[in-house]
Amino acid sequence: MIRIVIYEDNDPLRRSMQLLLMTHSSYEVTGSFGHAGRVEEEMDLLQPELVIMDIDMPGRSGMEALQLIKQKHPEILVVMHTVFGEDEKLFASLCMGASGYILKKTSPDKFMQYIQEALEGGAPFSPLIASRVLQTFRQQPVQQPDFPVSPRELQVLALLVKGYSYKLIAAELKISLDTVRKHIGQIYSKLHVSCGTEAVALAIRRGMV
Amino acid sequence: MIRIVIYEDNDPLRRSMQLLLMTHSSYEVTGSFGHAGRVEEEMDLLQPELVIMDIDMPGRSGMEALQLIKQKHPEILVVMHTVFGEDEKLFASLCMGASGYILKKTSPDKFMQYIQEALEGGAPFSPLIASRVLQTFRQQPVQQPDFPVSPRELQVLALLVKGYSYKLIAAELKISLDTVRKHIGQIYSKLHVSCGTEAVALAIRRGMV
DNA sequence: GTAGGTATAACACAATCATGTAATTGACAC
DNA sequence: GTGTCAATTACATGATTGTGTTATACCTAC
Repeated sequence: MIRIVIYEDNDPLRRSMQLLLMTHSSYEVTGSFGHAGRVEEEMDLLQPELVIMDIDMPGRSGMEALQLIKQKHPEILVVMHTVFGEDEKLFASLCMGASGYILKKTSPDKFMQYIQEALEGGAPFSPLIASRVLQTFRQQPVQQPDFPVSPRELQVLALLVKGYSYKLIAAELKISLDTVRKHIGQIYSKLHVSCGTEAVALAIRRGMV
Repeated sequence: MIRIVIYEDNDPLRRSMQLLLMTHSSYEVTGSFGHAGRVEEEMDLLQPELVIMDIDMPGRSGMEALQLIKQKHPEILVVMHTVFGEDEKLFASLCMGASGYILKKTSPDKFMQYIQEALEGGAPFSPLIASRVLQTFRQQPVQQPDFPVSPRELQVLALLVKGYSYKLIAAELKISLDTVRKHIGQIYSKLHVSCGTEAVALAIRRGMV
């Protein structure tokens, strides 16, 4: 019997998944939880082969839980389960060792197929997720801001993302503090933001840096 | 009708694929060739929605053909078809814009399913291929913060990422400005950063928000 | 019940940031 | 050669942020 544990805060959905998995004669759902607050103990105790992990849960997120599981039990397969794929969470999950990424809208038979594939050492993705992953291999044209930031501004932005203060940026680029201020002001207006944190968030999300 | 063209130098295999695809009422195999020597003219003439491309063919390889197709007709979906995925060819194909990568040992029903997925904008991989792709994401393991941020802190962090000022965060969460300061100070020390931009960059890159 | 973590709040101070205005230089285009 | 734009610098001012210290209340675990 293959031991499977489910984390999913939506009760009805969790039960349906459990029932679905139990239709397979070699699957055994040895635990299913609405939150990941005790994921470490639960892994130690239940020792599953595979975990189905919802990403968005109250309290500890599926991302954190994934990290904790992989740290202590790298052999446990973790398949992420989510409504839709936000890029950062997707790629962060993959980096953290998720074995697959299944969208919740996936049909029951494909769901079962994906679980099977994961257990066979494959890496099941919902096709839309796979497509997103593919894009990173292409030199995807990044959506540009309304007014393009100049090369120099991009340099400044990159340092800002690294957490440099204006003073440090000025030193790094060998320009005056006032020039740094000027550049950053320009960047804000071009990106339509009004503070550093917002600019940094946008820059990372658009893959500008 | 969806026009499909096949490139495959193994004659029996090519015919079986053609027969298989023709079992689907909306697929039309408008061409099938044993080599890719005239792929450009054939694309211009046949204007398929999707091409199934064997990688190893005598004369012009499937890789070259893929490149030629994507240069002139980027809208044509190309699914690579091969015996086993050599890493270089796999990643080169993905970079060149292949829409999927199917192993030849794939069963007929999964083959048809993959074609369907590709046509729907997904990116079908044989699970073993997907697993290989995954590994490239696992180069640098993401480490979690030494001390986990509390749920409340995560809330604050999320607002910070959205570019909220301390004042706005306080209003949003209905707490005092000083409490916001306190939370953010805690976040900084837990994430080992020392300013908002750095914290935001880290949070996004680690998929915390 | 005591310890530890979380959430709350206040006060104070220094550093940093955001935003004006104004001006100079060099590169490139028409 | 004139205009536009990027990059540079300066000065000024008010708002925001980062960091101390201190304190209360609540919950959980042992």
